Amino acid sequence: MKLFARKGFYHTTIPLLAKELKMSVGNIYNYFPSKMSLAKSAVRFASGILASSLHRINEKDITAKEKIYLFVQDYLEIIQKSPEVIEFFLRVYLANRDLFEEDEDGGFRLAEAFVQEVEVLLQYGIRHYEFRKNQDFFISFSVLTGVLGAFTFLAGENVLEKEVASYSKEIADAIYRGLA
Amino acid sequence: MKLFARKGFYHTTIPLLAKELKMSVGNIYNYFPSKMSLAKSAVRFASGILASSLHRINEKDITAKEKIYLFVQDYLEIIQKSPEVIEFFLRVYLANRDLFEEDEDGGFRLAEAFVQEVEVLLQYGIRHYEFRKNQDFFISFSVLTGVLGAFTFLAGENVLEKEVASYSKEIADAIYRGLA
Amino acid sequence: MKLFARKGFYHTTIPLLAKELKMSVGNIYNYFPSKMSLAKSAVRFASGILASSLHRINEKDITAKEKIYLFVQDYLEIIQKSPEVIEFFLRVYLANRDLFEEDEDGGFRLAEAFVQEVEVLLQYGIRHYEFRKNQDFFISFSVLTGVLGAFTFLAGENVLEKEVASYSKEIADAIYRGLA
Amino acid sequence: MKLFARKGFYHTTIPLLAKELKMSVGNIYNYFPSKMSLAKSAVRFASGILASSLHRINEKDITAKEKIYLFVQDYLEIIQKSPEVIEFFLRVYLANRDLFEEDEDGGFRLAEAFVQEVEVLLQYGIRHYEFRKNQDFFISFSVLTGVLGAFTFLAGENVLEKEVASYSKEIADAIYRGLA
DNA sequence: TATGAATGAGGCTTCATTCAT
DNA sequence: TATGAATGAAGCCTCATTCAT
Repeated sequence: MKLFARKGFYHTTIPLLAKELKMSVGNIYNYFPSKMSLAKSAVRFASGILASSLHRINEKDITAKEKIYLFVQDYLEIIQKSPEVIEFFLRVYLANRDLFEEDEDGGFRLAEAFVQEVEVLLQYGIRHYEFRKNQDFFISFSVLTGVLGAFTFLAGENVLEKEVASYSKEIADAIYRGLA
Repeated sequence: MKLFARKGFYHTTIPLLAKELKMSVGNIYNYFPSKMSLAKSAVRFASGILASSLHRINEKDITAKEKIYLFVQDYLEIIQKSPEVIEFFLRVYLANRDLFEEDEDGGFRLAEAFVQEVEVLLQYGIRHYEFRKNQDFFISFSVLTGVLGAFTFLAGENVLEKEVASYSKEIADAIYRGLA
Repeated sequence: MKLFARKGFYHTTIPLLAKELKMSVGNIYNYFPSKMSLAKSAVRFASGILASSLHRINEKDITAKEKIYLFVQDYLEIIQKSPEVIEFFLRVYLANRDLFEEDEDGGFRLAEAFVQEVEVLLQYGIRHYEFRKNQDFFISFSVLTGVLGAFTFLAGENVLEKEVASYSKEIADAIYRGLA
Repeated sequence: MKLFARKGFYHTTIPLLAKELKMSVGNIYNYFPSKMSLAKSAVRFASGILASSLHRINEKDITAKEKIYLFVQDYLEIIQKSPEVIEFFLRVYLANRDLFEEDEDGGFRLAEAFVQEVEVLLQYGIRHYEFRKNQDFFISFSVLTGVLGAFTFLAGENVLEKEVASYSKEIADAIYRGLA
């Protein structure tokens, strides 16, 4: 994921990957039938990290607002500790949706688990009268993921002036206002 | 931009481009010295469209809130009429920042005009007591561009249930709350 | 010839030639049916310069030794004043004989005039008991043209310490000893 | 070297080379990073052959005249047995010096070893009062290499009437007289 | 006679994938 | 299960040549 995140899908060659993994080129093919399937595995892994973070939070018995705060915190921690996970996701998966186009309908098969947890969170907030009832799901979804995504992008561009984690409360606030 | 937006930078081959443009491969090179320079021209063009839309709006003597509404409207219109412009921008430029890495400091040289107009808008809103004073610039920036970006992505995925333009007011509302 | 001499046959493109000649690309083709034919014309011209210099000298009623001296003098003058003529000849014609391969037998069709004048000079020297009688023609030919050719090459490499023309007497001496 | 010698640098394509080598195109690039580097390797090899022949001769305790004879003999043998080595050198390296232009000063980096051995030979001859003391180095160099070069050229043109090796004594004689 | 935009074949190089060991 | 040399399709780019004006 580090390589993919840094160099993009096409500039990450199998020989490079092999070197970084201290494996031979051929041996990679003993584990993944193709470069694409390797990338898909990584997408599943990355989206799984986000999904399970949000899943744990969704299970807690706290307000939706607090859930937003916890998730933003988790997310920024990931950005700080393993930026490759998120950057890989943004850069390889989202920016190349067509390559990853799954056989079936227009869903996000590979990121499905995460999308579902977001749905759970949003509905929870609505049910508890914290998020506005009538806001379209896609807009709420865009608020939550868009703000985090754009911020991740800025972090990757190294233009932030403070430490990533320190923006946590303010970001959560802004997202919350966008949903409430 | 249509091809780039649909297939990404690497899958958009020069022969393909040539066919679409009804030009010969060689003749493309009479206008652009390389595939990259062609893409850069397109980035400049796309970012120019957004910048000039926002610029026109920034010049008006209306509230910041109204400016947000107008810009979201413009933006969605672009998404609807020429989705390639925005998708190209997201998919080719933002997702491959390293390829476009400009010689100079970490700025977005190619998209600078747009970024500057966003700054103008945000400061205007703060000066007029419509946007919250203390919110970090990068967060406000993420709110404005992130929500629109994520929504664009959803539109591109064809998962929206209504016509793109019809989301205009609601999106502008959400962004406004994120800034106010 | 300047361009050909400096950049070789392949790196001398027609557009480049057109620019240097202040002509349009198309117009060059009004005078020469192909790049090759243009180069052949230049070869004929260059070899003609050498041939006519030697021809004039051959007509004089002086010793073979003096003829050698005069020719070396002429030759070095050409190298100094229009190095492109000789360098073009060496670099484009001799180094690409196959490209210039003429339809007929293995002769130097394009450089024939010059080769013939050399023959005249050598036979004159033998007839006048100045050059050794039994030395193979090809060896004498190699002495005369080889020494000048190698020297031209060194001149082109800019390794000489004195002005080209100043080597005249010494070179003629060496060639003469090689023939005598 | 055979292909390069026969067709020149530009007409020797990688696919052609691959076929001749019974290798795939791609595999050539496992051994040489570029066509140029492959050619440079060959230049080093070819110049090494000449250099080591002359080096062995230079180490012998014989007269300079005998050294000339031995070297001419060696040289003609190479021309006869592996004409590609010398023709490659003349045709690809010398005729395209600019392509091979090395980073450093105007030296013949790739052919340095050979040039140095020539210097050793010439100085030896001068020290032993066999070669004339005051003849400029560049002229002596031109005599030695020029005569051999021109003769090689003639051999390549297939105009010689006798077997190459049979010219050995006569060529050495002529060179010797040019130096003495 | 002059122009130069347009054409397209062909060359160098990359890299996912295979396979003999 | 591991290795890495070998394969060859495919992409970017160049440039001799054409032709409508």
